[in-house]
Amino acid sequence: MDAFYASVEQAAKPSLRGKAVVVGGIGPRGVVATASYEARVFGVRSAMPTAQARRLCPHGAYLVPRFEVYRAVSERVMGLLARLSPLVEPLSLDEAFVDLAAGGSADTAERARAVAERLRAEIAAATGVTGSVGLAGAKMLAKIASERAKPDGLVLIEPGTERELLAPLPVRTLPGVGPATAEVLRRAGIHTVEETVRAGEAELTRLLGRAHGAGVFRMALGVDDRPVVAERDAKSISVEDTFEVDMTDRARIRFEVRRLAERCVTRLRAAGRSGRTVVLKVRRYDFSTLTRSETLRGPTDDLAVVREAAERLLESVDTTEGVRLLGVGVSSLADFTQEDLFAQSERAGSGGERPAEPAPTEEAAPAGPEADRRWLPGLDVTHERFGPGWVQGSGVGRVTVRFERPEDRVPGRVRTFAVDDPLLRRSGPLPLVPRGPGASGEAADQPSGSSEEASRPKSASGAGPASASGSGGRSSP
DNA sequence: TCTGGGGTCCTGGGGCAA
DNA sequence: TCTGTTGCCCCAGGACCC
Repeated sequence: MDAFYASVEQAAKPSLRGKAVVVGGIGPRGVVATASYEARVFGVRSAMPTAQARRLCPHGAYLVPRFEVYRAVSERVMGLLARLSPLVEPLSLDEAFVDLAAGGSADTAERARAVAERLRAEIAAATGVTGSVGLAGAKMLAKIASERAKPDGLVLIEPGTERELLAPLPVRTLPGVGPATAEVLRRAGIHTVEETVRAGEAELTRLLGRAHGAGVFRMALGVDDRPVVAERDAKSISVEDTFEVDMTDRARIRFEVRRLAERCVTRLRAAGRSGRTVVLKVRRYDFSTLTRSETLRGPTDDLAVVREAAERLLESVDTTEGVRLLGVGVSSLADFTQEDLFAQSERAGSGGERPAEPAPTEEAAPAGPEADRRWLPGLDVTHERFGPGWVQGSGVGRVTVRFERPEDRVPGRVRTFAVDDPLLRRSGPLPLVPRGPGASGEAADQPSGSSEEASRPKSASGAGPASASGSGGRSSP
């Protein structure tokens, strides 16, 4: 689902259709998660610092992500994919592999094409955003096909044409070849897939190491026998935060580590898992990143145990010059806990749960002033007099709201209020596709969760290609 | 005032036990 | 008892992906 988040925003907000829309972190250290095609014309790309995007495209609409909406649309699309085959492998909210052979509905290329076209129509009707599909005999090729299909298209790679198709493509096309590997290959005079094949497995292994070299060589040959795997257990769970200002105050850093440990354990428990290895991640002022980990005697989901381990790990890290990011994670996951009552938590010996440290006051917290947090651009609001709308911007004690609904054909009106206007409040998102009496009874676009959780959103990049799933193309009014 | 967040996988070094 | 080998586990870092 190419430009997925931006496409959903355009579907939800009529005034943004045909306009440059950038979804991502809007703070001083934010990065772009997804840019609409209109924004890409100006050079805006995923993972680019938002500040740079604003310079390239100053007139664009910059919005914070609304994950609950994207998740709801994603679930709807995944539900449609599940009808085609029992083997659906979601890669992210906006991308999945489907093994059509396992579904038995596409035994020939032509039938596969017909199935895919029907799927694309269903995705558009059910979600209001369009989808792209790549059809091929292997995951890597399906992915390449889907990228060529974007936006809003379908590409089939005929069996027998794979090598010919791959040969002239840049090595970066191959899965597993990122900037570092591409640079190693470039220095060896290897730029294309064809040159990768010519280099031979031995040379690639010498350049890239055993596993990686052999893997890249096989991909270059078009040999990709990775199966579509429906169920994948998570191997780790982690949370992290980048701070708007580097932190040096040790008490503040310790406080944030404790807070992150709490969030991590909350997610761990929600997933019904426990973990044995606690990992602390620290990114310093100079962007150098280090991790410290500690393996416990048995898996745990006990907050005190994880928090104390994270704090112990912090003791071994020098933070005097400044910290821009902290993270806490748990790996070596299990489905049971095995508490070591004597060693894991020092609570018992030290008289129970430690009293909460007072929140340090100095330095900038990740959150800014409360009012600005409430009225982040893009968020859904309702005004008692004017109805549903979304925040277009805020500042100097005022918030600007555009009142419109997804089904509107023309942009809605804009009004400005005081940030503390009692008639204005946050609200849940509206469904992208109105559900009339004839609508099927499947999962709704309307998320059930409260949007209040999104008051401190993560920015994440979901601008991935679609191998065999919906894709947010241009949404025309 | 460049560079998010949540993951996976691989490599290599060191400790340790058989 | 000492030494070398092997394999496993732990830890840290890096690359990659969406």
